[in-house]
Amino acid sequence: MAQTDTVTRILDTAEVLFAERGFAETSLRTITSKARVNLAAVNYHFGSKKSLIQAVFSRYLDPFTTRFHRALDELQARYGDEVIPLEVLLETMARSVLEVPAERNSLKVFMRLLGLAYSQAQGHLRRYIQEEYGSVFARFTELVRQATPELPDAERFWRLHFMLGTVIFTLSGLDALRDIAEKDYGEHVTVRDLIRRLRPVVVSAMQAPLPAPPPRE
Amino acid sequence: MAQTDTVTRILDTAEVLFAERGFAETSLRTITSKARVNLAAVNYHFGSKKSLIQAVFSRYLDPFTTRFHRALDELQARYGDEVIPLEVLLETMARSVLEVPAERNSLKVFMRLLGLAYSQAQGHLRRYIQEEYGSVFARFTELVRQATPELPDAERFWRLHFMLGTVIFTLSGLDALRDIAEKDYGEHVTVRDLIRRLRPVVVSAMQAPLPAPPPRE
DNA sequence: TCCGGTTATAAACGACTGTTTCAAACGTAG
DNA sequence: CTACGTTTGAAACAGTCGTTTATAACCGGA
Repeated sequence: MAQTDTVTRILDTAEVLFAERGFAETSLRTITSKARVNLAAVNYHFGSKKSLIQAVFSRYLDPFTTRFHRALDELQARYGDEVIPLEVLLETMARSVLEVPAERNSLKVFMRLLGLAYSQAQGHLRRYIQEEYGSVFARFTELVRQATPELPDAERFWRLHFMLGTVIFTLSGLDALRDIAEKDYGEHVTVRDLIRRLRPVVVSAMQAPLPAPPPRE
Repeated sequence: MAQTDTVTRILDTAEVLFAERGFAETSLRTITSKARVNLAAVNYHFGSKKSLIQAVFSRYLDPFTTRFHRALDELQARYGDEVIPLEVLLETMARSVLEVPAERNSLKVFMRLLGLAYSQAQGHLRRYIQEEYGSVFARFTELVRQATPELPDAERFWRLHFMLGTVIFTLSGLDALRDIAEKDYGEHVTVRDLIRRLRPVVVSAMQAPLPAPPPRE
């Protein structure tokens, strides 16, 4: 079937180019010519550039949320009524992320896309992701809440986003950082390597002492 | 003098629009019409859009690096040959960042710009910032090295970038996050508030235990 | 007052953007 | 084999983009 081939060739090419240059900087002509596909094919199969962008995201996020939900199911079955420790939760999330590239392209592309989704103001994208995948995140944060009962709700909210920032920022800007690190420390860094380094940092950050109360004025 | 007025009006308008939408998504026509300035004025005064972007950055980064260098001078004078504690270094950097909006527009814009500089691939910007302001960062990292002698160099490098990610990511995406936080916890969050919350997190993260050695293969 | 260099303006340039059109090719069910 | 819905193809559309050009306005010094 030629149709499916065209569709996946567009998606395969688009995700790489989007990850490399961003959405606005990647034209449909660049995508279609690199994918050796007619220009009109994008609008025919996806309707618009916006929809193409969302389709690129779905192809990563759908497998991820499926896996993540399943992993949380197993975790809750295993722990029953007991509280799942924070380290286990974080570990599970990390593993779910790492498993995505098994069926999709590369973890690097996945992370770059997530980074773009946050940094690019692109209102429609944030809304789309929030609506489509907000429930997994809600489920995860609830489990984190049970694992860190000593944290005030607001504090936990912010710390989770701090850590989200750490991971997405680092992994999505990895290429640039890797160049520097390689030059200065002669060490070639893999993504798995970085995740190994991230683990203790994230755990310590989540368990940091509470901040001093705001100064009275 | 009408010239300077035009120049600053372009810069004032451009920095806000860039921070809101990104560089590619902000056209010169949008900038000039909002600034009530002729379209050709940008190319006349700045030469090109690229140069305008760099000029916007300089107007924030120049005051920041000046202040930061001066603050580090004072710190080294005060501590003499003694090692400056990590908390003090981080505190000093935070204060230098916070002081910038005193002479420029808003901290929010500053942070958004930094976030864009990282996330947008825009090769020329990263190169420009690295060349122009790399020395302050090098000075700071050397002081951090002395403050954390137990950390392997590579580990410290990565952790510093982790924390950079945390701060820039959080503060540059603040508007979106603030909306959620306000809705869920009814708490209006200021930037100073966030920095207060960030402090213990960053310190704990930098002092986290070393990661497990990479698995043998 | 007239000059000369700096700044402002309007208009146009060519290149590129996402999208649409419509005819040609295709693949399959009858 | 024919007819029909799906998919491709080349071309054009209507805009927008950054940049350039040529002309006009400005303004302090001679």
